[in-house]
Amino acid sequence: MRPELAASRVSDPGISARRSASWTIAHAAETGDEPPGSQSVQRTLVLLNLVGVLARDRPEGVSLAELTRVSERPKASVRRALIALMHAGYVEQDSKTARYRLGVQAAVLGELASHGADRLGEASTDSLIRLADAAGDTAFLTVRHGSYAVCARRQEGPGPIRNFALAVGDRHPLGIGAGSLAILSALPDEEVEQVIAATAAARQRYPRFDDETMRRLVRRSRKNGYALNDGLVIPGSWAIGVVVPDADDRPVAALSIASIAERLRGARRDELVELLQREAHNVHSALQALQAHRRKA
Amino acid sequence: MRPELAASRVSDPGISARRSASWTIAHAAETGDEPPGSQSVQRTLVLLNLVGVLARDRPEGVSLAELTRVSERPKASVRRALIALMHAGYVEQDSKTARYRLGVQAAVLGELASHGADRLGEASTDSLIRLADAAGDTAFLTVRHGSYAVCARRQEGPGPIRNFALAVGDRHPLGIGAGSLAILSALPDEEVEQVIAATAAARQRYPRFDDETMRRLVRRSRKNGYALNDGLVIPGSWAIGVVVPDADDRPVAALSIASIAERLRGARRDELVELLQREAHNVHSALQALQAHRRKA
DNA sequence: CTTGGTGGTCCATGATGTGGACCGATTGTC
DNA sequence: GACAATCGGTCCACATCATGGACCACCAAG
Repeated sequence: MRPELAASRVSDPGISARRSASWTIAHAAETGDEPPGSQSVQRTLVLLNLVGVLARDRPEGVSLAELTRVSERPKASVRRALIALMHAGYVEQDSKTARYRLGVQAAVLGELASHGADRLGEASTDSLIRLADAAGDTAFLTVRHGSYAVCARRQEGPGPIRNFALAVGDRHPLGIGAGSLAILSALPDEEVEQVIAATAAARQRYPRFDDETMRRLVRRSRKNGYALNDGLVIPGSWAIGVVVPDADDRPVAALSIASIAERLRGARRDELVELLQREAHNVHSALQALQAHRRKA
Repeated sequence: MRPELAASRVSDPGISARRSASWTIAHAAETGDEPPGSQSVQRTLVLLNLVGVLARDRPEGVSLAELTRVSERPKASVRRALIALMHAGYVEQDSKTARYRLGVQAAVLGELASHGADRLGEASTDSLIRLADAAGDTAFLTVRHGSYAVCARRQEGPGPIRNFALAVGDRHPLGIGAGSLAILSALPDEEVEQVIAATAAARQRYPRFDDETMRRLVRRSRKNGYALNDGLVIPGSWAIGVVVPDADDRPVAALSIASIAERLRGARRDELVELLQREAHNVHSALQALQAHRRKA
């Protein structure tokens, strides 16, 4: 934002800006922060996410008032952004209740995303269903985005216990949550430290995750070969997760199963871990196949 | 960015430039000219669509050069918008090829849209599959957005003929195409005329669709009870479509089947129309059920 | 070496987004 | 009924922000 005049006339070959993370979640985090690209757009996109997440279990939509409250922006600005989003079809407004919810383009974009680029969704669908069925609990696909992990998919299992600690669209710093931790643990030490530094501010909201705890969790996950969330985020809510490397073997996603402590112990845990690893391998293979196809195209 | 707002005492009627401009770019001409909401955001959202559509059958992504060309905007602006989109996770850039494609958030948004508000997607999945299977041709879900119709879903059938005239994300003025025409024909006369007026400019690109033709097509569709696209858009590409009313009986979507002339004649056409009407009814019922559930929530 | 194609960045300029104040409807409550 | 406290929505002076032409580095082909 500030015109850092100290412009580098000098050429700096090689490294292209290796910036990551910053992301202005609801609380307009203090994540150090780097060049946003374009401010008004940034804020509008955050708002779009917000509409999606807040309207998730509320089919009638979200009120303007609520959006202004949680986004912590002036009402006029929120309204203006919503108009733009509606005009483009990403958000629609109920003509009767005046509430806002995701629009046609949001669905279209999703369709394009799963058929197109991010084949992860397509590749993981079957795996998630198998996992949820076999485990009886809820299975998740988590995807990395910078120093954060986003829950991209959720599949309910037939079991009696439902875990609602994580839902589609939720975003936590890498390392918070089973899938998220599985991804973090698969990164090289150097990057792990970068992530820990980058998310320090954001982790204020997760009091039990200080820097040292993060490192301990990473060590444990590497030793075990899977990530365990033993209720540190929300007491009683447990989960296990394993990484899904992409075609270039970079850890970009994770599969996980969430439940309660009693259902993730001993032999059963071992079984589920094996299941997860098998499915992770399946997804990985699918991604590789796609990559190969992509090259010759 | 602290906006210190002081007193605004001075009143001086400074003429604010009333820029007309309806730059919504890229094929997708604008619906006449409404309040833009917010220009930079508008343009960025169009670009997001563009990335999705152009990368649709190109998993490796789209180049910056191509995006600047088709969007008809300065490269710097496109780049800036892309940075914002990447920053928010809606677009990602291949680290090797530097090409752009849809990112994680695009998929997440889709997930939220289909599970959340627009249950249309969810409600129509089975119907589309049944249609494509039974007909052997390609089945589509088209959704209305203002004076336009957007292809929201596409389901391939097992048949030998593939029709590629319509793909997810494509947008045409209401009345152009079978599903699109089905929606238009279900509107009251007054609205039909409004749409015809609003899309006059955009229809320049469809030379065979002058105002009078539009009215003729609407009349024919109403008489028949279904919309027929007999190759007026793309010679040889035929299709039939029927409306899907929402819970309040407003025509918001359409189901359609595309093929070639030979496969949409005589008795077969009647069969398919009946099939379509049955499935349209199914979807309609599903929407009503959801609406009921929504009310008591 | 030149030419034309990429991807990417810079920075003076003013068009553009900003947000506090304000309006009109609906609530709920004494 | 009056009142307060919401709600959704709009206005418009002000200055922050997006704008886009010019420019750089790189690569491949001629």
